[in-house]
Amino acid sequence: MPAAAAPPTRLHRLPSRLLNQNANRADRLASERLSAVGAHKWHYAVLSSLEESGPASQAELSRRTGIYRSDMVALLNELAQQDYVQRAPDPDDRRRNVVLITDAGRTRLDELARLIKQIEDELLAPFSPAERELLIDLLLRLNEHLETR
Amino acid sequence: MPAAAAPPTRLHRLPSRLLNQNANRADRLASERLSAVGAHKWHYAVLSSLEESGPASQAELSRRTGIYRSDMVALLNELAQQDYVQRAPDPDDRRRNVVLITDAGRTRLDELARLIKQIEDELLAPFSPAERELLIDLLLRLNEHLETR
DNA sequence: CGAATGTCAGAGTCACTGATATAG
DNA sequence: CCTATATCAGTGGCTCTGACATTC
Repeated sequence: MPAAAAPPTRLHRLPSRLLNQNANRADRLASERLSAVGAHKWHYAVLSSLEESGPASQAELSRRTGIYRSDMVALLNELAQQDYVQRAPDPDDRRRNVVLITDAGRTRLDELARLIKQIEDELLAPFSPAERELLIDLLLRLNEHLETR
Repeated sequence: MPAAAAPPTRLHRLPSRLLNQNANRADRLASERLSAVGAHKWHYAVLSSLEESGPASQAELSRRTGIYRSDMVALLNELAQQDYVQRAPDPDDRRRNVVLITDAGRTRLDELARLIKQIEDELLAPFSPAERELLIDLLLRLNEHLETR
C-alpha cells in the first residue's frame, strides 16, 4: 500500500472499493502463509474440491472452483508432479482426463486446511463468531447476486 | 467466469475467496458503467478526494486514495488534459505540485457520483438499507484490521 | 546529510480470450 | 455438424518495486 490511512470519507465507504482493498489484503495474507509451505490458494481449491465432491474431469474441476480451464492445466501439472493428484485419460470419454486425489494429496490437503483455518482466524480476528457468520453470509448473498447479473 | 455455479462447499465459504470473487464482479460492473462515459474508478477517487478534502500534492493524494504515487502521474495527466484538475508547482515547496479540482472537474464529479450511486444500488440490490449499512460497516472494520497488520 | 517528491520504466500476478487438435 | 475437452499462447489490467533527479 502507498502509505498511511485517512479518515472515512465518501470514497472509503464505497462497497466496490472496500471489497477490493479487503480482497487484496486478504490475498496477500493468504499468499504469504501458503507460499511458506510452497503452496498456492489454487492448490487448496482443487484438492478440497476433489475431496469434497469426488474425482472430476478438468473442465468439471474448473466449474467447481472457478479457475479457468486453460489455467487448470498448469495447476494440475504441479499437483500431479508432487503426487497430490493423479491424472489419467477417461476410458468412457476419451476427450477427458479423470483427476483424483491421492493419499499424499489428502495429507497435503489436511496440512493446507489447517493453515487456511489459521489464516481465516487471523483475517477475521476482530470479529465475534456471530459477526463472522454474518459477514460470510452477506458475502455469499452478494456473490449469488453478482453471479447471475 | 469459467462457467456455472456450484452449491456452497467449504471452499465457497472461505472469506478470502468470497472477497475476491465479489471484488472482481463488483469491479467489472463498475468498469463497464464508468467506461461508458470514458471514466475510470480512479478518476472518481481523485476528484472526490479533491473536493472532499481540498487541494493536495500528488503524494498526499496518493495517501488519501491508496493509489500509488507512481501511478498517480499518468492519472493526473489524463485529468489535467481534460481540464478536470489543475496541476501547478507549489511555490512553498518546490518539490511538490499543487493539484486542485476545476469547475469542469466538479461537474464531472457530479456526473460520476450519480453513476456510482447507480452502480452501488445495482451492486447491493438484494440487500435492505440496514443490511447495506451492516455490510459496509463490517467491511470497514475488516479493512482497518488488515491495514495495520 | 537523510527524507520526501514527482517521474519513469518495468516486474509479477491474475483474470480472461483465442485458437487448435481431438473426441463425443 | 455442432459441442466439449485439454492444451497452449498471449493480452490487458492492476498492484507494486526500484531507481533517479530535485528539493527540503
